[in-house]
Amino acid sequence: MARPRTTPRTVEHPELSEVTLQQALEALADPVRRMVVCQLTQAGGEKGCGTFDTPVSDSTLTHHFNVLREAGVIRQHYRGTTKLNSLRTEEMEARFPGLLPAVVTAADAEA
Amino acid sequence: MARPRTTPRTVEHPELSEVTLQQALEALADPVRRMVVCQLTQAGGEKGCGTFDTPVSDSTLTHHFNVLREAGVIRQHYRGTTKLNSLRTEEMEARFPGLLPAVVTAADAEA
DNA sequence: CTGAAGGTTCGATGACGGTCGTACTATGAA
DNA sequence: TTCATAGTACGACCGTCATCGAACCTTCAG
Repeated sequence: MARPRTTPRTVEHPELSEVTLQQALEALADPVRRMVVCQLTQAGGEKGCGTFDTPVSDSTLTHHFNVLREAGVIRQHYRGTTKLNSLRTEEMEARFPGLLPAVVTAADAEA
Repeated sequence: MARPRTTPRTVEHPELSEVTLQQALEALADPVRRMVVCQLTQAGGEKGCGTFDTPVSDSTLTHHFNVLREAGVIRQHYRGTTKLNSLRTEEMEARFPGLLPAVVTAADAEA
């Protein structure tokens, strides 16, 4: 009944129609962010921020998640203290047909 | 008969197998370079360096052509004083399937 | 030979972005 | 209430890159 002491944590997501190709390509042009995308693809669903294998610090990783979210690549929401991430696969496909699959395929092939 | 006073101008091109996804994405992530790629797609063949419509200076444009060439996106060769550019479409498709078409399609759709 | 057109090279500059550590907030468990 | 966990915000640092102008090189036409 009681309102929480503070507002629940929410996350802003852009409409894919508002996202530019420039944003999408810049987002995907960073190796750490591609790691995130690939691991998310492999997971096949949601994945907590802390469960990614990357070579950077937590605060840097937060930055990368923000970039990916603002580029429309991922969706984020809280569950308790955990922040869950998932790919906006269908929306990305509608906005930039073939782009995400091409990048993920090439990235996987390289690794 | 006489040998030219100086060696003819040649241009070095990487094998696509030596090009990384990182290079390709960085090359395509710049708006001026995407203009070049799109205008080259529209031309459907070769196009002289001076015939591109971009907002930057000649020397900057030279830089962008170098980046695109080293990323395996374009091929360049001289004819007289003119340098001709063409897309390495098939090779790019073999190395990064779907990537170039996806970017060009999205770029054209945005414009 | 001379001039002009087409590109390149070089150095400087300025902006942007990835990185980190530290301090902080929010949530849930004890 | 207290503590631990998960992640964020902020500021600083630093390297990289897009950009330019000026000087230069190469080729072809007179």
